[in-house]
Amino acid sequence: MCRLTNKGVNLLADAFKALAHPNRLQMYLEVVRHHQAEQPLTEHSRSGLPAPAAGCGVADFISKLSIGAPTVSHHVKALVDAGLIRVEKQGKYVSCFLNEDVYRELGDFFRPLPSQEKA
Amino acid sequence: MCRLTNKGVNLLADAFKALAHPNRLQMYLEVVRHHQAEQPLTEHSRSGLPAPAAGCGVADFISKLSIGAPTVSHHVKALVDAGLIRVEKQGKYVSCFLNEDVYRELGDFFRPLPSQEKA
DNA sequence: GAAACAGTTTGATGGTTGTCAAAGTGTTAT
DNA sequence: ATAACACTTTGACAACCATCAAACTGTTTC
Repeated sequence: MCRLTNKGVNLLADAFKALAHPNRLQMYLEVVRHHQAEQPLTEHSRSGLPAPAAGCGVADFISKLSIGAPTVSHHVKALVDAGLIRVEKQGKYVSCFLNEDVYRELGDFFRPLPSQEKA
Repeated sequence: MCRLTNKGVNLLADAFKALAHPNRLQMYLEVVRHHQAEQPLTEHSRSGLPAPAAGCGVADFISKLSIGAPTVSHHVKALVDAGLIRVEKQGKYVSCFLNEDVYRELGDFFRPLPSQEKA
């Protein structure tokens, strides 16, 4: 929890703002989980189609959260703008990938307090 | 980044929402910094010394950020409601203290990825 | 007491946000 | 080439948010 410039505080606040809505947070959780598993989600695989990407498909968000495609699209854009994720387009599919750098920065923000011994 | 219940996601989103505004984030930063500076003290010093408030005064926020007292009061309430800080009233002064549990929970949320080897 | 202080509550206002429906863009399947 | 698919953009709207001014509560000091 070091000193931050005003710009740094604003950027950090923007990242938190992107995580401040349950639906966006769920999306981010999904991307992080997926990143950890390093395995494509299988939403498309049940149709026998080849898994198009190693990231999270936007379509998965639409089916898992109870919101429409336009809203999902907006939320994805918000996460991208905040630097939390990046997207890659492959054919007609869009996949979401974790931005590890920002993930680590956020982890650093909540670095252990002096009283917290390293586990 | 474990599985979370819907309620867990909502609580987490509420915490992030409280940090999603630069002014509130600055306040929280100040409380954390202050907490670290005062860390050697245990929760309640039993000495008879005056023990001036070990927390952050609300008045400090008013002078450091360029916003009025009502707005600061509102932001403090938001941080308290989100569980990020707690307040103690001492006479006519109000001091803010870090809620360590929630701080740790947020740190756990961003725990290192599998690819992040031990530092 | 009364005045001054520290902070809160209320009410109002301009701005932002989350959502959907409808229409649009580019890609794949038939 | 036509249709279906997977989004995205636009436009609209209700809900929410940050801020301030004014009025209020409780505390300390005179």
